[in-house]
Amino acid sequence: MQLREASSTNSTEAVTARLRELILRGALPQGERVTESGLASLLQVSRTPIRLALATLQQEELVEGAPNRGFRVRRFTLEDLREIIEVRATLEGMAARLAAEKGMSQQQEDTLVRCIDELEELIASGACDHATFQRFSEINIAFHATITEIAANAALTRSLERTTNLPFRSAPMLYVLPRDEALMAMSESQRDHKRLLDAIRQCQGARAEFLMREHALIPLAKAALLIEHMDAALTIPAAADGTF
Amino acid sequence: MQLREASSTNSTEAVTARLRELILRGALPQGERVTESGLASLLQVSRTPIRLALATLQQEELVEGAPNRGFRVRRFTLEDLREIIEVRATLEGMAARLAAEKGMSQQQEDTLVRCIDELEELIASGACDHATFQRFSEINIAFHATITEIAANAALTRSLERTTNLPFRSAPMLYVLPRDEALMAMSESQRDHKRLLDAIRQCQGARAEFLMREHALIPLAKAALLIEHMDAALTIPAAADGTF
DNA sequence: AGTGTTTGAATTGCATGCAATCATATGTCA
DNA sequence: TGACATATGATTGCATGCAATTCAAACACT
Repeated sequence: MQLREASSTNSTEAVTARLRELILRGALPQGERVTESGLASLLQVSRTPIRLALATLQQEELVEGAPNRGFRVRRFTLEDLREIIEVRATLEGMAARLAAEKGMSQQQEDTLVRCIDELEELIASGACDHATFQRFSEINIAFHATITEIAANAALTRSLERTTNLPFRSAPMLYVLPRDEALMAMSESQRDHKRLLDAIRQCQGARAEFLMREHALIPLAKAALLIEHMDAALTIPAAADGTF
Repeated sequence: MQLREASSTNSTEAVTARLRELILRGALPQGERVTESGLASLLQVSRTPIRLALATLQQEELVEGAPNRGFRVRRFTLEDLREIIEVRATLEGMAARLAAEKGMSQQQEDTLVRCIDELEELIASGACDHATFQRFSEINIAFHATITEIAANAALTRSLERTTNLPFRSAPMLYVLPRDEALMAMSESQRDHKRLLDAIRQCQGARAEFLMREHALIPLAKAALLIEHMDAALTIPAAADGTF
């Protein structure tokens, strides 16, 4: 899912996307100090596009910077994740409510149904490997994106996009769980999806809202595991603690 | 209310704040094309800080830019305002709920009470002039900021800040109303404030949430008036607004 | 030894030059 | 006369140089 419009030949956009990926995938350890010249030589461009990109990522809160003192990769605490997930749940709930209130086109309904069917197959297959989780995540994202589309509120869509860029989102949640719990999580998730579709079909705004809120809070319970997982991935001693 | 941390001697920050002000105050007409060199000579700096500032304002959606084709001041339609206000209402509702659920310190409660008392005086005075509206707006903002503080969710605070930067927010709403309607609006607003405080005191999360949601939707009814007012204001050739 | 000061390397912040891109106006041909 | 191609001017995008600031280590001093 592209966040911005079509990727131009533009170097700044490319650098921004590249850096975002590096951070989100954990290639740049949290808390790591990044210098303009360092990134410039890493990505083979001059400091100018780097500078622009860092300003953008600062707005996205993926890096934090102090004036005259450069930037460092943001460190997400457990509390940060909790807060972001809560905001996200509220916004997703709003999307579900709007979707129920405004109603959906036949095509949109078909899309939701298709997502649910495909998830159903996936779960029924009993598979529990990397590819399955990946696929689950993709369909899940598509389902939510469709509801957001039905909600038809551009400001809401933007706000949601802004709370989306977390390191290790969604799919990785499943990796850190034992097999049976992963299967259980997918089943519960799927049950929510069905209820959501039902609520939206019947224009039950409040029900849709609170179903979605709860649904979007699922990651909350596993946030601690995620943090551990992240820290484990960051075995490299991120230059001691805070410094600033 | 400062959006960023303390203003440094930094030129880019200054330019960003300056441009933001120009746009929010309507000195730069909506839809106006802005060139880097134009702004550079206007603000007496080189293109570099302008460039950074525009990138920031683009993230804030105050300007929109196409690659290789520069930027223009964003044009807010009635629909845009409606959508933003709805998102804002949802987020403010969340803040109120969290505030009720988490509870407030004595000092925070005192602040809320003081806001309410001061608003009460203001309304009782029956005054209906520029200064009154200004003061009303200030106290109102303080009231909401305090609730957001009580909610104690940094991600939520950030999301709210991001939906705050609208041209002509809050206070100007009152200017465009006839005297009796303005007084009525302030009274209704005040009644909501009292109920909100009561709900938060009693830890009634759901009640607080929906009271706040409705409360934050008040501007919705007047959005059309706002748009008219904005368009009217833009017939004046901008430079008149003091500044330069 | 501990604290305050100074000096220097590293880095950011800003200005400017140049190439690439886009918009507009001009010219050519059917 | 109209449509297409071309050329020119303006503007953006990027690279680089230089001044200003910061951080850290060495030094002097109490």
